[in-house]
Parts: sequence; structure tokens; C-alpha cells
Amino acid sequence: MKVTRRKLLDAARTVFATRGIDLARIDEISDRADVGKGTFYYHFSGKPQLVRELIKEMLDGLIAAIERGCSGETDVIGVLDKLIAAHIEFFANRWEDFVLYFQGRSDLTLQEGYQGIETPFIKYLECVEGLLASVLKYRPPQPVLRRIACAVAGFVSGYYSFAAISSQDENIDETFVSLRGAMASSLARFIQEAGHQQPPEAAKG
Amino acid sequence: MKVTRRKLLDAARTVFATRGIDLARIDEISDRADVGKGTFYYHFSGKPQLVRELIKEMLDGLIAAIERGCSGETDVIGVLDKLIAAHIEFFANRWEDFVLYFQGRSDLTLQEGYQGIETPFIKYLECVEGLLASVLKYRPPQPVLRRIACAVAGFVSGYYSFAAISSQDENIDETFVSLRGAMASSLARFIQEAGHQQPPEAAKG
DNA sequence: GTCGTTGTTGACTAAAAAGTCGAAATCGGG
DNA sequence: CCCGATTTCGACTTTTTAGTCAACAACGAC
Repeated sequence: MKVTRRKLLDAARTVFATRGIDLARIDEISDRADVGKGTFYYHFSGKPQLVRELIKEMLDGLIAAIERGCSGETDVIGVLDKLIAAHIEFFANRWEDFVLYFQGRSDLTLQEGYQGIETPFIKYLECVEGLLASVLKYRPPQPVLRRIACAVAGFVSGYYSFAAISSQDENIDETFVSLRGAMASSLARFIQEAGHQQPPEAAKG
Repeated sequence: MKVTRRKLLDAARTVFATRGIDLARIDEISDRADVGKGTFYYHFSGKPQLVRELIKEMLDGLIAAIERGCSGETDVIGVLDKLIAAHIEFFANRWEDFVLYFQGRSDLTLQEGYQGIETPFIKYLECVEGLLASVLKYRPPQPVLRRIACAVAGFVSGYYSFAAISSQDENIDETFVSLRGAMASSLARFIQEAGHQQPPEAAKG
């Protein structure tokens, strides 16, 4: 049955959002999924595989949401606005996914982290990159485009994470929505400036 | 002697940046500091205290760097530019501190994380907030100001973290420097839009 | 209904890490 | 140099967690 596997994945998401990926125990996950510990090891080789699968699943979902949300947009500001909206919508009431998104990235800053989670993150960056490239009149060189994608993705998640610290009380998603317009136009400005600057090679010397 | 304590703190920073805070073992830290395990427990009650101290120390340093860098600036764009520059300078060649900064924040998104690390992060946000408030002509209401601080801090660290993923080869700090201007002016734009929008209470109804 | 396959179980073993403690070393004032 | 306070040490005990496995249950094909 696939049901058990699904139950384990969902339980893991919850436990990860409670204790963090690294401190989550296997028993805790199998307990929460209401299955024996052996069942966990029947379906997964261990925590690393579980983590890889969850992160991939989450990012694939996020990419799908972004592409759905941005289809039809033809100008930069429109794409940015819908891009941000897609993130807000995706993470709203799905805090566990945001924790995965954030902890996964945090893991990537380490020298020895989980193997195989960079790939989905790069795919995600490429998705953002592709969307922007499709609406930009002047297409900047690849490395610059990548930096812009980093900035866009970073801005959104960075705001989210700090907002989570400072406002336990107020509704994060709601305030985020109210900032959407400001975020989109400021990112448009960023793209405009960063996209037209001198390529780093030419600047040298 | 204070030297041993210092050695332990420095060793911990390194180990945290290698394995991550949660997976760092106490023996690993005391080994790297070239002291016995008992010595660790003589100086610290356990990992939580160590983490609290390191994060506080790092953020106090960052705050000091920011205040040093921004003193004398009188306009928004100048403050933003120096703010970003201070971050870049602070984290350059100090990857361990960036890992702490990122992992610490990651921990704050959890339901059960380390106790007592929110305070220094809030102090850091308040520092950014205060700097912006001092140069803004039209001072937005407190919650809006806080959101702006979140956005500024989030943008900077968010870009950093994604850049770390996608460009192991190129010098992150160098490219970051080249984006400084674009980042500052886009954040200025953000502040302008976010600061003048309707307060959320008034928008309701 | 029988039998092989697939899935489930949780007590058990083994490994790893935390935290303790008495002994030993170092330090510094007299 | 002596002594008491501080600091260091690492082997030891305890706790925690991963991962295994033999037995059991459910399923579905014939």
C-alpha cells in the first residue's frame, strides 16, 4: 500500500517542523504515523532518503504553483507579482513546508550536510530564472540572471523568516500580502539595475 | 583562565559550520579545542548555553559593525548602502558566522528550538529599524517599520544563502559587492512603497 | 482455502553520544 | 615552598537512538 508511505512522509513533515530535521527521531516519526518502527525502515533506507524525498516533493509543488500562477504574464512586474503571490499562497497554512524550505537551504550552507538536496533547489532557481528571462526585454548574461533569481527567491524567503521571528501574534501571510506590491516593484527595480550593470569580467583590470 | 573558554567557543563555531548545530557532538568540539570533555562541561552547562552565547556574540558583533558602518549617513540610500556593505564585510571570510546567523534563524521557525535566541535577533532587527527611522523623513508606524526591517535583513541574508547554493566556484562576496548598489536602491524603493501604504487597520472593513 | 508475496510489528542489539566524577595538574597568594 | 582554590582530564556510567530481525498479518492469484 502507498498509504503507509504517505502517512510516514506527512508525519515526518510535522515532526521536522517541531524539532527540526536533525533532532527528529525515527520513532517519533513512526509513532506519529501510527506504524511500527520497522515499517519506517521497510519504506525508507533512513532519514537522508526521507529528507531528500520531502524536499524534492515540496520544491516540485512550489515550482508547479509558481508556473501555474505566472502563466500568461508578459511583463516583468506582472511575473514578479504573481511569483510572490504563488509563494505566499503555497506556504500559507503550510508552515511545515516553509520549515523544510528554510532548513533545507540552511543545510546547504554546511560543509557536510544531506546529500542530493541541492538539485531540487537549483531546479527551483532555474524555474524562477526561466520565468524572468521570458519577460525581460534585454536578456542579461546567464550568471547575472542567476544572481537575480537568487535575489528574488532570497527576498521572499528572507522576509518570511524574519517576519516569523518578530510577529508571532499578527498573521504573517496577511501582512505579507500587503507588502506584495512593494516587493514586486522593488525587485523590478533591482532587476533593472543589476541586469544592466557591467559584467564582472569587463569591470576587472 | 578565559583562554580555554574562548578556544571552546571558536571550536564550536567551526564544528557548527561543518555538521550543523544539532549534529555537532560535544566530544568533537572539545577535541577540536584540544581540551578534555570534562572541561567543556566545566565551562558550559551544555549545548544550549553554548549556542545562546555564540549567537548573541555574533549578533552583537554584527550590530556593532552596522552601527560603525552607518554612522554619519543621513539619507535612506546612504544608510541602506552602508548597511549592506556592513553585512558583506562582516560575513566575508567568516562563513561560520553566516551559518550561525542562518541556522539560528532557522531554529526560530521551529515549534521547539533553542531557548533564548530570539532576543538577540530582535535586538538586531531593532538596530536596523532604528537606523532607518533616523533617516526617514516620513516615519511610518511601528509595525510597518518592523516589516521594513524584516525585508531589509531578509533580502541581504536571503540573497547570500541562495548564492551559496548556486555558485560554489565564484567568489560570493565579490559578486555580492557588485550587487550592493542595486540592492540598496531597490530597498529604497521598497521602503517608499511599503512605508506609505494604508495601515492594515484602516484597510479593513 | 492454500500458498507465495508484500507489508507490518516491536522487542532486541549495537552504536553513539551525553553527562559525571574522582583524581591530578596548575595557579597564585602568603 | 605550601596550601587551598581553580581548572583540567578522560575513563566510566547512563541515556538515547539507530537499525535489525524473526514472527506475524493481510492480500490476491489460482
